[in-house]
Amino acid sequence: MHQASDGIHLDSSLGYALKEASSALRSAMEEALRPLGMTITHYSCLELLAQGPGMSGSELARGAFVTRQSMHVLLQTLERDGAVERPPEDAVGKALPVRLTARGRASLAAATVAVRDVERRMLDGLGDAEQQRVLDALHRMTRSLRADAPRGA
Amino acid sequence: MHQASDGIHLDSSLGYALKEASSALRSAMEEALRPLGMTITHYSCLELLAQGPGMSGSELARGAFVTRQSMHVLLQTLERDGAVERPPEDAVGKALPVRLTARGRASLAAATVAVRDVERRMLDGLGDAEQQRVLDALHRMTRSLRADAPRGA
DNA sequence: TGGTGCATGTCAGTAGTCTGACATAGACTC
DNA sequence: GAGTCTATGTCAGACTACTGACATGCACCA
Repeated sequence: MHQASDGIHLDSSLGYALKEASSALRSAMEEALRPLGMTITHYSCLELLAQGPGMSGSELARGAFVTRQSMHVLLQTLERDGAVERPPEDAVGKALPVRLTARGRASLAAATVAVRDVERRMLDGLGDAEQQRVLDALHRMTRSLRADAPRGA
Repeated sequence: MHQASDGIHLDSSLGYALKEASSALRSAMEEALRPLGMTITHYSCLELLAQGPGMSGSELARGAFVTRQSMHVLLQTLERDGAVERPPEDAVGKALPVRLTARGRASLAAATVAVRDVERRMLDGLGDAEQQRVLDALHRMTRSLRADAPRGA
């Protein structure tokens, strides 16, 4: 019913389009990562660690857009599975740096293959200049939204 | 620690920027709707019903980017609170059209005030032409991502 | 020296969403 | 007419992420 209602006014809303694209990206990534038994936050954490070794749990949480409590439980799982390690003697103040293990790097490498394909598909119809413009616009939007809401995550 | 690690390579990834902007929008909307005791999906459902009266639960789920199971439990709450109604005699096949009540419309009106402000803030630094370009780009990205993954939700 | 503020790590409880499964209604085919 | 496919509604269980709360460590300042 109401096939026409799929696109009336909402399709002209940038906020709705943003949520739509984000949802499509999330679905595609979940689908790509599921065969590997990995969630998006799981993957994001490994990717962040590859680019910034020694990041703390709170930093990883901010980078993956979850709370530090959520990242905490994820890190427990990753540590149990031997993908990351955080030796207590490395502690800097209260922060405890996290590092990838060989196993974690292998896990990330496998996931990267699947994820790269999703991102390639997403960018399929966009030229380089357009990608840059959209990137800039998204950054400005993010900054404006956070200006009035300085949340920790 | 590692303040520099906040922006190395990931800031040049459109996928990451998309997730970042979406996360910022979600946070801002949650913050705006919380005083009203309303979640984003809650609001989305009401907004969809205002624009397309008589939508089915499955249609609402697709429009709000959740599963029809999630929308089902939400509709139970909304119906219990008297925000929506779906008289069994209106059933078209198995689909059961949902409609806003006066109470639901009032609830939506209050939420709209808060949400409009968030969207205004988000678009603050973007010109009209740029908004249109970004909107088009997001739609193309969404379509490309779904091309290979025709999921129901 | 003590106090204030802020960030981090951690524990506990809650809430929203998801996957899996089943039954039903309509459309289409043979 | 029977069979198949698709869409919808619904129930049940599991999971992920969240909010709230507390303790610790460091920086700053009076």
